[in-house]
Amino acid sequence: MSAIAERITLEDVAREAGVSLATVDRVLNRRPGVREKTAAKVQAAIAKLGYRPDPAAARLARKETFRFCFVLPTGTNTFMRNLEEQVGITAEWLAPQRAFVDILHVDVFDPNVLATALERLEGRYHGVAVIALDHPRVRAAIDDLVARGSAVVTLVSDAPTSRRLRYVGIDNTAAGRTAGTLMGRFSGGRKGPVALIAGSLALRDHAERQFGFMQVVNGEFPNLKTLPLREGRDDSELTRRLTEEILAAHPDLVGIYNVGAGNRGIAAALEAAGRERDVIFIGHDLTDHTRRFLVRGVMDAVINQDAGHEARSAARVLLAHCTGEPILPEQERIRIDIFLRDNIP
Amino acid sequence: MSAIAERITLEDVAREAGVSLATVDRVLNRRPGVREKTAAKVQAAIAKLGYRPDPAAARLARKETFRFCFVLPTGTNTFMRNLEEQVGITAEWLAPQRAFVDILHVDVFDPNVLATALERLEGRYHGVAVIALDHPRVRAAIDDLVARGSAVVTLVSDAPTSRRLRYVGIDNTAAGRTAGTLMGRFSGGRKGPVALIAGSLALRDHAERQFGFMQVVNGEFPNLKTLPLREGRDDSELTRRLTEEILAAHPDLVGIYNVGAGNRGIAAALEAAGRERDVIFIGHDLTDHTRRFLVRGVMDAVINQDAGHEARSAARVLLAHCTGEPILPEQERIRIDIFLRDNIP
DNA sequence: CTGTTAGCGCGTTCAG
DNA sequence: CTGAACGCGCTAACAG
Repeated sequence: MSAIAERITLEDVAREAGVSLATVDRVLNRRPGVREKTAAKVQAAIAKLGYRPDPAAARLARKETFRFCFVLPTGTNTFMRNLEEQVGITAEWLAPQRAFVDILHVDVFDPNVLATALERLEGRYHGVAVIALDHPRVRAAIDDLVARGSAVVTLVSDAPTSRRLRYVGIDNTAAGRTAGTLMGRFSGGRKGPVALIAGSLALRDHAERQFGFMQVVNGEFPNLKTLPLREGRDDSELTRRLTEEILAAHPDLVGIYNVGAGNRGIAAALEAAGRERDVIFIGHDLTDHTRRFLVRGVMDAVINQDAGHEARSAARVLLAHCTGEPILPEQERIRIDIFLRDNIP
Repeated sequence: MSAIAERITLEDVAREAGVSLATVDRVLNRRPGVREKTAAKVQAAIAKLGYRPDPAAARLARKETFRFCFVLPTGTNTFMRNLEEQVGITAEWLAPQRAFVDILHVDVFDPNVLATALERLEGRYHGVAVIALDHPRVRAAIDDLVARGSAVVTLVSDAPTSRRLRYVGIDNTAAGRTAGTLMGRFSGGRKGPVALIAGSLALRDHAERQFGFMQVVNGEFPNLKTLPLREGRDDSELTRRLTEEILAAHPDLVGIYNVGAGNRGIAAALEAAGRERDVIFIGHDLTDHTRRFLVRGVMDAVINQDAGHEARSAARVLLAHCTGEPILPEQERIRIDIFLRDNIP
């Protein structure tokens, strides 16, 4: 049908511009040592021929390798384990692109430990992806890394005022609002209290989710009253005890929104009390557990962020920064997934 | 930290196995002309060294180019226009991989026209992606294409009993169930009828969505009664008129589920009647229109399939088939997205 | 049946 | 400041 578009190569551009391959390469990669005039000629030739570099060839020829470090929490909740697995898969994808990743485990709940760990990374990596804590010391450590030439992306949890290249994760306020809307609409006008459990409000993502949830529920669903938030430290055992207390204190409880991890504990408490059908239970992160809870009807909705997407996106952003390639912002936007019993993947 | 994993090349494998590059290449690409015993030696070496081929180098060296054809509907509803745009973007991504795509416009509502169009493609393309119609003639045309050596994937709408390589799209029954659950839960026990509008039940995806929806609503929400389905031919003008009729006939209407396109018509009729707050409106496909309807509160939920993902996935599946590379099934699964006002991307 | 060799398009020396 | 030449890992012709 249409004529096959013959590939335009650097050589074509060089011929068109009347210069050599190396010169074209220099202007293309913004390397120094080219006169303005020749650079302009080359640019013109590139534009005229519509030259598009062949990434495959570039990767093959490139000698330089890149080193990335993913800083992940020591904790072992299911989402983080999944994320780590996805980072591993991403690493395999990166190897042919001459990029290699290390994984560093750190107690992300402690800003000093995290900051110290980041400081130790200085000068050792081209790129760092970190589950951030929004704390002055951590911010400073990120800024230092950037100042020393590392690219830094925040992953899952942001430090917005730092000099990180980009945040790879969901909009947690919107996620909280989404949970709030689902809670409100699922309640169907039923009057009563709604409980919130979070890991820790020191975590920016948890605080934002709570904020978004309250905004919607308190603003638009007057039949619901949010109970004071309890902190479950993302620990199943603790969330189970908290849930037991809440259930005992509020026989008319309409719903529970779990902002963080520890869904297993909540489910256990609900089932032990025989109120799993009665209480709307919305939480985060699709795991083997939450999947089962959805199917059994214990959970009513799960808000999810795709760990695989996040790991790949962080890697792509870092790599693109290193090679100077552009990114497709649309592809890097992490979506807020809603899963019901019916659309579990 | 860890030693950089040196890349293992074909040459390493050849040395380990005591053969030449070409021989390794032959067993790797399952080309004929190698004795069982040497093949086994090579396999052993590959396994021992953990060799992983470098796709970049392979693409660079490969002479062969591939031609794909995307068969899309002539109709111009927003989803299809978006899909076409995404196919265009995918084409740019394919060019460096030496694959080139043509787009063919066909009236997909007419099985004979579609089948004839497919028949004309025989022998001209390495791969074909088609919005299928589940009809004997279409099935036969697909099977013929496959018999003549083309790889065929069905896109968005499947022909399950054909010999297509794969279906790239969502599980429409599950999508209908998802809509049903949302409708039921959003209704909050309110008693009354629910209307269904589809493009045409001759389209397999529409029929399946309807089935899933009815399954859930009739089975689990006794407060709701589904009205007989009306066909709106995916046309806004027609769906508007149908909606007007439905609204007039059912002052106690609880909700409308639009299985196909034409959301604009329904929204217009709801707003004209001043019942947009009152009637739960759930439809498919996030577009500029439905996005606005969500924000305005006219629509309550939109079920979406990511057109960009579908286009890329179809391309990846076809290309992988041509080059003999494996695919990651997990990455090719098209998700059923739920969008509320709060999580619009 | 198996080995040798010439590129694919680009990055990267090293000479001019 | 610019150009020539080599090699990345692999495929595909051609010899043997």
